[in-house]
Amino acid sequence: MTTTKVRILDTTAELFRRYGYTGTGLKQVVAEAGAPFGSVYHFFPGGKAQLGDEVIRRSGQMYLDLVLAVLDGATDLVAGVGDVFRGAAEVLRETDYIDACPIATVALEVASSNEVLRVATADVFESWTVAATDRFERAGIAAGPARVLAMAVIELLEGGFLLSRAARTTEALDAAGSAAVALVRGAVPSRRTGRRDG
Amino acid sequence: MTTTKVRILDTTAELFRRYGYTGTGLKQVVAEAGAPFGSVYHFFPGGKAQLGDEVIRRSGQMYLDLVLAVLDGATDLVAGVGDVFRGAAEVLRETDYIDACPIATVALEVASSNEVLRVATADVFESWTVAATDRFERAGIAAGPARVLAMAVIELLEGGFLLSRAARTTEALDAAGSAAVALVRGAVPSRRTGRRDG
DNA sequence: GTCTATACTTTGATAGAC
DNA sequence: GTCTATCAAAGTATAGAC
Repeated sequence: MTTTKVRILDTTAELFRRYGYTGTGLKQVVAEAGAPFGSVYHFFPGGKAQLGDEVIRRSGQMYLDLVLAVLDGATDLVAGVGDVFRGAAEVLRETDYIDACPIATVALEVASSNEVLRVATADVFESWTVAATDRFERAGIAAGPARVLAMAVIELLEGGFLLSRAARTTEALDAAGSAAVALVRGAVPSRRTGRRDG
Repeated sequence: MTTTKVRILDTTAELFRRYGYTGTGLKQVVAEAGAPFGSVYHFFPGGKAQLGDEVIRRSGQMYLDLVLAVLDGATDLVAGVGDVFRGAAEVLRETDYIDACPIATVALEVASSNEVLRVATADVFESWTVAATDRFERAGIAAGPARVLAMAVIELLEGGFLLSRAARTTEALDAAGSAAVALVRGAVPSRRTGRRDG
């Protein structure tokens, strides 16, 4: 059974992906969630800002879990990175170019206008960076380069989402994927020699 | 002398960067531009959508000119790409993390809600891709790989802007720059042998 | 706790004086 | 062409009945 609060959170997350933070109205949220208007302020006394904060952190965690499941399900790291980008492109196509990064639109909107929400998006991106860095280190990449590589891969995914949603083609996401795979392949030490680029 | 129309365009472009499309009000535009409210509909009979369309295309062209000037001012392509990312990071820092990509926020906001503006952003990204592809081809990279590389570099820049604005640190943009330089260096044929990775 | 009605502000847009 | 007054609709938020 889904509670009213969860329904509001899920609906808001979906509307944020489509229309962003300022583009999503609370009246629209309760209408699509099938909840009375007062429920928003009952569950989120801080109003839209509190709802936004919870949605950002929740969506960020859920997306991280999803990506890590794909990554860890592959035979090796390089294949896993390729799977992530291929999967992202497939979802994007199937959802009419809506389901991309759950927080990117909001992150850009609030970066220079709402400090609380900016910190929420920064925390999410940092959690993604830390998780990816951990996977790269486990594959034998040194800590420093692993973090740089983690950021680059996340940035390629985000940039790929941006260009692909604008063009309504997955070409850009495919290009991002091949670049990400090339970067990771070049950083992972060879199984035989223990050196890079074996 | 700046005309009222140009003042409205410039002001709107700046507000778009900070607050996005839905977050920017027309009343706010005329207030900051020092123009009467009616001027908006005098110069842009199509209202906010027409103003947005012109701002997106104009900002996209101006940013392309800026980046190409940096790129073409370097001794070689690899150095030029590094300069672009370093320059972007410097501007971002100096403008309190506001002046990043002039259209990314708007592009994500309108991707699933306004078809006219989505096409405008897609046209801008395509013009950037074509221009970068041209520079990469001139450096000796084959057409196909050059376009993939062009997209990857643009995506790294966009992703770097996103993460850096959220974190208010240029670490992510620096990481994007080093990844972009690595990708381009690996694709440009060596001057001596004519082969890659010389 | 659930739900409705409403207050107040701001939005994009228009009409019309000058 | 410039500028002001105003409209209808949508925004967030609150008060209060049940």
